[in-house]
Amino acid sequence: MSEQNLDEVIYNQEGLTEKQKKILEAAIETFAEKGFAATSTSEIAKKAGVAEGTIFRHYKTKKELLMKIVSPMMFKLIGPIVIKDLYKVLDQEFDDFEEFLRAMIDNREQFLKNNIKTIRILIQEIPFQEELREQFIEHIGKKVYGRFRRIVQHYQEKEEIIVMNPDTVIRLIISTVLGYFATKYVISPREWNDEEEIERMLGFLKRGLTPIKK
Amino acid sequence: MSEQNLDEVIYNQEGLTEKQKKILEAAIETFAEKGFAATSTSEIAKKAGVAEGTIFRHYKTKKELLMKIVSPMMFKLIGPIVIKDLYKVLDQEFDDFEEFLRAMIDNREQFLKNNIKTIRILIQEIPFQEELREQFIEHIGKKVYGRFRRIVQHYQEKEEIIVMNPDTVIRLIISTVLGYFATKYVISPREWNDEEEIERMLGFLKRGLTPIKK
Amino acid sequence: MSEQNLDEVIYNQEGLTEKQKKILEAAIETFAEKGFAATSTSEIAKKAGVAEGTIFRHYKTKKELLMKIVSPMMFKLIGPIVIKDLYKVLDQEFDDFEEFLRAMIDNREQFLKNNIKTIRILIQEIPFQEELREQFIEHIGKKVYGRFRRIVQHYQEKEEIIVMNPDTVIRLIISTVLGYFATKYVISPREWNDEEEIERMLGFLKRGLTPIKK
Amino acid sequence: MSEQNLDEVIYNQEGLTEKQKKILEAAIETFAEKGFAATSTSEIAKKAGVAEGTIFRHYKTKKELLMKIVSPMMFKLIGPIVIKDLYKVLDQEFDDFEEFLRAMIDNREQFLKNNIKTIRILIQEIPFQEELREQFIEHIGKKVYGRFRRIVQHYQEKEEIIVMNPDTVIRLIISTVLGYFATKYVISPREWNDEEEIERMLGFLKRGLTPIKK
DNA sequence: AATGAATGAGAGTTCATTCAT
DNA sequence: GATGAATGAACTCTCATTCAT
Repeated sequence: MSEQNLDEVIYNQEGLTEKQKKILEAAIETFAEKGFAATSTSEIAKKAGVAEGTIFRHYKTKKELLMKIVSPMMFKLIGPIVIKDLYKVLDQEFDDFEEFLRAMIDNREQFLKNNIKTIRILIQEIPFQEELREQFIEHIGKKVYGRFRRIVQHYQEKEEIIVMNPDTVIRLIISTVLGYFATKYVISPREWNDEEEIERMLGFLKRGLTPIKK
Repeated sequence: MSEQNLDEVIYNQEGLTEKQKKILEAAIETFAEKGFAATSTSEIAKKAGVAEGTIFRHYKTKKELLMKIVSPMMFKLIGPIVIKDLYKVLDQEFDDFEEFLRAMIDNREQFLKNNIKTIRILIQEIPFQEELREQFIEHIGKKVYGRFRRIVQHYQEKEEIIVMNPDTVIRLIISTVLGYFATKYVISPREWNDEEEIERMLGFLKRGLTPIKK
Repeated sequence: MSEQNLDEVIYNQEGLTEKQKKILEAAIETFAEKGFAATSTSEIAKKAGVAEGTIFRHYKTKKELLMKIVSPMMFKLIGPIVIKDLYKVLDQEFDDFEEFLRAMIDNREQFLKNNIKTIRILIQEIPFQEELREQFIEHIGKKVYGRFRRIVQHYQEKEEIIVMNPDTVIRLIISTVLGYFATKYVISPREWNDEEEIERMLGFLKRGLTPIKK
Repeated sequence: MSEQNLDEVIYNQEGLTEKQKKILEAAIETFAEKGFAATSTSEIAKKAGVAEGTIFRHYKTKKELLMKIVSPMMFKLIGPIVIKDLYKVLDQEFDDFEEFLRAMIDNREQFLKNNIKTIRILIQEIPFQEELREQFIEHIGKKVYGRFRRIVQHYQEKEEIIVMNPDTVIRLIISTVLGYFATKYVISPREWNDEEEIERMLGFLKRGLTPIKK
């Protein structure tokens, strides 16, 4: 598949011993469930089936363990959009804005489903880890934002979407899409017709962003 | 103003000693800054200028202290919408949907500005505190949602907004508004023309939710 | 009745306020149940229905409270034997040794039943409270023992009991009687015919202490 | 000697680190001296020359430490009587009841001397530790009592001791013997001729339990 | 006399981390 | 590389006691 599971990225990478993988697995599990600060290293060791000392042989501190889990996420979180899809868009690979949105949503949803625990940890810890915030601004704030803005401008020029400050457009799109993901994966309502919801959301975005006719 | 500051609700309420108020103030400050689990009671005591034992004289456990801070938020968070504005809307106090949205956004923004730290703690801890999740479902999920749905249906009947599953309509509105708040208060971009942003958001919502003409 | 209830001695004595009585009552209850060291003053206060400070208004320390409860016991524990019964015996009020034992056992059993909790506290704390041990030696070791020895010698002279070191005789009697009380009140066996047990014990003591015929 | 020192049983057993032994030694010492509730873990740590955390690495709680010290006592306390001596008695290894008593007293006295501190802790804590009481009833109340009763019946059949409810006979013997031990080891009188005291006690028991001639 | 808020020392326990094996 | 015993600082919480009211 085109989208790789981040779990692999993190703990199936080469050079990791069996124990290291177990540690990462256990840490992700527990950090996601109880939070970083409320998780003890002895708990991770027990869950991973290794001695307490073994964790510190591979990761100097508990915080380094967190960072090794969460940091690569930053790059992957928005990676594909940035790198691959930008050129697809500019090369007219997508007929229109709606098709681009559809592809992007699908692509990110795969990623999200595969890495939900790690993403949860990332979101929880961003407010408290200076280092993560810096990385976030560096990667999302600069690289992604810049390229996303070019895509929006591309469709504005094609008169498919309204001429409005691209930052605002991006915000409106992201808010709407995150709201969809949050509802689906966090609230997870009992009645949920996914296809319908996607169509409604796309309709809403399309109408909301349609250029105003003179 | 009509909107009261929740800080008052929490720690200026009658029956609290001077020390208790100091404890609450210090706890809110520190929980917001470092997170609940990473905050020690000795730190709170020091910041509040009281003995550590004093905290436990008033709050049996550290968790009870958290709950006493965060729980009333639940009720206030969406209180006004539910109680006051529902009848304003149904009594035609608002001419149209846009005016209703404008009022709601303004009202909640005041509240948010006054209680930003406590809200931050609430959001951070909801994933880890079963009790909070239950209260959230009880208060937001049931009371608020039900009434918000009636408002949406009211405007749908007046043909001001599109006929679509009200739950989806609510989600789209809330996502958009939360995105606005998050950008303004969390990301807080250097360039930000608030009036323009509100107008753009309202325009977007209006267009996105306009009934489709036959 | 001739035998007074020690509870009265302790907390119905004149000059005690209602609150003081409640404190003593609660303290006896709790010390007996959980032990002195494992009982907190706040627990006593709660059970007595008084403020924590009130305890310390009447008793400078927690230990003083213990002493005020347990110390008078020392005097009462063996009081009657010493004072009254000694002269009864020497004045031939009791026809024989068996009748004396019978009277003593009955008398002490009444006392024990009325003051079981306080006695339990006394027994528990004697190993740890120097002061109690001193009092014990002073009152039991010297006064009681001396007089008890005279009684034994009295019956030895009357050739009712064996001529043997009186200390040993006393020890054998006390061991046997305490064994009876302990079985009855601590082990409390389901099947227990009290009259029979008393007769068996008295028969055993009589036979065991009968002078050896030449 | 045949009788092993329980201290060995407790803290010389294999698999214990040097530190663990020190901890047990220090705990026994201090619990015996000040009582369980009045002993702090920091005190034990200091006396044992280990860090406080080390105690909790080996014993989850302070109470578990108590139990690990005191629980094996239950089994050893009356062990030999039950297992070995029962058959010695029934196999006529002892000529008469007096010889049996003599052997039993000697055997238990060795044990008592070797484990006096631990036994003291056991006696002190039995009233407060439900778990200990249950074990006591299970081991002493059921196993020992049953076998002791058979020994008594054995000598009753041989017409060496009086025909009387065996439970009462056992109680009279145990009371007398415990009284001897208590006087010797707890009161420890200055003048004490041990051989004489044993002979007097055995004489007393023998006479007290002699069958009544018709 | 009685209160109960306040204290700070110290309780039992947990923790991330180290290090000899 | 892996272990797990050991650490001691820090944690949450309890305690006996004080004192202003």
